[in-house]
Amino acid sequence: MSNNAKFDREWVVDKATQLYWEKGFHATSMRNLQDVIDMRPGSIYAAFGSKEGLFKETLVRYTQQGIDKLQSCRKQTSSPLSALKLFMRQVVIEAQTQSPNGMCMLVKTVSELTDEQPELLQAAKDALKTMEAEFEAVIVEAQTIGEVANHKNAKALARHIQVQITGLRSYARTTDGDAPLAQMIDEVFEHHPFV
Amino acid sequence: MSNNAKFDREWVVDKATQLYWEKGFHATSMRNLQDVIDMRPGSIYAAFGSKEGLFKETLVRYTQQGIDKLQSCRKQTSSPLSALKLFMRQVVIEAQTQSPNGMCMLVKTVSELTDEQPELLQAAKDALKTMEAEFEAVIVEAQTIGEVANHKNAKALARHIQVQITGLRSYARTTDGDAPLAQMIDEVFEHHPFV
DNA sequence: ACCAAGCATGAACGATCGTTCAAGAATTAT
DNA sequence: ATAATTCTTGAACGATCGTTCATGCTTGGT
Repeated sequence: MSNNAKFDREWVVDKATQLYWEKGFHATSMRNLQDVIDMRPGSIYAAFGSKEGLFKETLVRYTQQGIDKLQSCRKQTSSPLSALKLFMRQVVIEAQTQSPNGMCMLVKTVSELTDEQPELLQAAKDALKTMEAEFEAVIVEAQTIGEVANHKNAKALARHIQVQITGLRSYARTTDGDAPLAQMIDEVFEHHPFV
Repeated sequence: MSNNAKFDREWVVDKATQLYWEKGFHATSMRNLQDVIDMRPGSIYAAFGSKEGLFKETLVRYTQQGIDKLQSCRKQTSSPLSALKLFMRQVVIEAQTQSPNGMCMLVKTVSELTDEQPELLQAAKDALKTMEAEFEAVIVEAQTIGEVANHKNAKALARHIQVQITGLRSYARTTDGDAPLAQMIDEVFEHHPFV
């Protein structure tokens, strides 16, 4: 491990993700990034092209980690709905203290950016659609084992989950731990449209 | 109306609100603001102290306008729940096309800022609590006229409304008009915990 | 051992950032 | 009419922004 080995792209993107996630696109400066990923400007631009290029790569990585996390939840239980609830607990409750920012990085990005960064904005929107499709797949699974009625619209339920997660994560961030998050998550599954 | 009349503070804060709301705190530069509010730096700093000072004043104004909007909805119908639904339609659906940004400015602010702007962050959180209290007051009204059962927890219902609005506004922004927002709003009121 | 190719370096660039302040114009008080 | 006060102006400041590129080091092939 010499002083000048080729940089570890995964590690770098990971660190960049954490910083971008915490501070957002605009408030994160290239000098901030240089510090946390321990690279000089020339190397960063050779590898990622621009501040936007690096950000885009963090969005991809963040999304893949989200998918992995959901799959990990899915493998911990035979109940697809329990997996969904476990996932919600992780991103809504645990993420408040263990993540760079309690909010979903994709939602934060869609919230922050305007048409001045059209590619990044679209990339974040697409990634959110991807996550919603993952939810839908889990819900379809729940239908095949009879955990959710077959006549329910899986797409609509996935959309519902997406809205609830987004709403709850934002709410958690505004209330500094005062909200009964676990109970609020339970209520999502106790009532229509799931039962 | 001479060239040098004292500036119209309300008009100025209004314009600043629109710009901050659209672009966020960090992406809005003082020069952007100078252009839209037609004031020179010296005047702005004499009147508002700093970029943060002006932003804080826009938060206050934005919140008051939100309260006014809810009261306006309340006066258009004898049903408190219908008023709430009308308010939701306005901020979730109409705001997508008619506002500087479909998201709630307060949520956007809480999402964007970190502890580097503690006062602004807290101000936005406080304003969201204020809005939630307004929702609660409407729900209590609904209980007094028997539109909502008395044994329901008005605070919990207000919290629920807050989460739904936040989730739906974010979702609307990510989907570019593809989501059945009106139907999703209806569902909030058709199912538990309101019925 | 040497060369060629690939990679990292960091000083420097022009642009823009938030902010200040000396100076002048407009208004109010006398 | 004049003085005192209030408000506006915009050039300028140091700091920082995203980005570039000439230079030198490291690595793999022979």
